Amino acid sequence: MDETLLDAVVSRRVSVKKGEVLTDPSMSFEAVFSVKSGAFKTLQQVPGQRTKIIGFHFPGELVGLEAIDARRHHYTVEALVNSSVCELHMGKVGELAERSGEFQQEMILAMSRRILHDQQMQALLGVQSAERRIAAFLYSVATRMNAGHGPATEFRLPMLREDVGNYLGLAVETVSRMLSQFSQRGIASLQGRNVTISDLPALREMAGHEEPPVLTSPS
Amino acid sequence: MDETLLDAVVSRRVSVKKGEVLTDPSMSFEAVFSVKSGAFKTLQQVPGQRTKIIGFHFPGELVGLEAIDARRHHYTVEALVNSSVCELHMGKVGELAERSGEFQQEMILAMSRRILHDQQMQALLGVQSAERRIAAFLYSVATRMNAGHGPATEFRLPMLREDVGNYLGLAVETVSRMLSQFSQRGIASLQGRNVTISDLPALREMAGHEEPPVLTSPS
DNA sequence: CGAATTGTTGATTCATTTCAATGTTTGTGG
DNA sequence: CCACAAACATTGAAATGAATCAACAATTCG
Repeated sequence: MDETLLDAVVSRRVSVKKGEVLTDPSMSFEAVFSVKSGAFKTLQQVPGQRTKIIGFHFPGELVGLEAIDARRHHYTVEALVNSSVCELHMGKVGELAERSGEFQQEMILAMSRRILHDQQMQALLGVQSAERRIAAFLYSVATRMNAGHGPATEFRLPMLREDVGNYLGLAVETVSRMLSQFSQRGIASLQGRNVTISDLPALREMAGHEEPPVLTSPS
Repeated sequence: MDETLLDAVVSRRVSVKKGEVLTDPSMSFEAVFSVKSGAFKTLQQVPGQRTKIIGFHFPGELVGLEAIDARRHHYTVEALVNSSVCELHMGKVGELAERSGEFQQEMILAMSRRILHDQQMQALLGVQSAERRIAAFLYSVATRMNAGHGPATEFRLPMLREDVGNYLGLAVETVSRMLSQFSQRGIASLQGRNVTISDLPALREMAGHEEPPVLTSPS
């Protein structure tokens, strides 16, 4: 879905081990990355302040789009598990205009999708209750882990509880308690980082999503 | 800043009165809008749920970028005060590739800036304390109202307290109390919607921003 | 296997929401 | 331009949800 014409400018596939950094503000900006496998987190590191997680990235998603304009990376992007990415070289300043129209169009469409996605995440973060924030987060991860095939019902959370709390603006303990509660209520069982979503409609409901159209075969 | 080559495809200037709707999901997608004056809010309206505000837009900012990919509007955008916008026609499906390289490049750069901005907003929303969320919000509005000239110290808030609370995931009363507190502490006086920021460094500090480089003239 | 990291749970404190009442602004028509 | 009503904003008191502090359990990784 994110992999049409953009693949034409892909130079090489790079593997990034858990804990390794893909970009940080001290690195020169050369390329945008397309996640092929694994998962990443984006961190905002301000000296003298607690590091803030501002996003997670799954296969099919592009990382570093915010760096194109200023041609410098604003954030640190770190692999949560062993992962791989492809580089999309952006060339020198001004060279963008010389790329093929198709390439640029693909880029614009991908960025439009990303802006939609970011706005949805803002909707998620701007919600009052911890329960809803966590439900929406779980639902979002379930969906994104499963590139395009609807929400996965069984998967492994690539990030720590602490990361989830940091991202959502909640204490780790709150995340833990809510997840336990989801287990007890039969919505999703969590054993360590292994997630099994047992009541997807309930989770979706809590997350505040509309029911997806019911695909009933005509009688 | 957002007004270089993009202005070439601007067709007409439209004025939108307070409370009027610029886009909503039932309208066909034709164009992206560049805010020229005034202010807007973006709403996510899900039937049977409280309307969620997911963003505000000020002069120089582009509205509707998330609609380019699916070629449909996902949100309702409403004017908070009497405003004006310019339309940037996006043409038919696929026509994007035929636009000039410069146009497309401008578009990509503008979208990159927007993605950076949205990520900063996510950092804002993913913060624990109400105080910090409101401080960061105020600082953001002060900056964006004053297109490019640094944060304004005197301006009129275009949105309701309720809108602020809705956006930040806080009760209206909390917003009100915090703002009163900022007044008492001599950080910013608020009389109705009129804001005067009296201690900008303190506000920036609370908002969790780094000090901007001090511009001392060489001695 | 064992140490270190990560995760859970309980008790308490504190911040924020909620409910309720009152004050203030804004916009309208006389 | 003033008076008025409606919309919006503030404040207080009580209830609640989430943070913090602290101890312990489970998982991960070398």
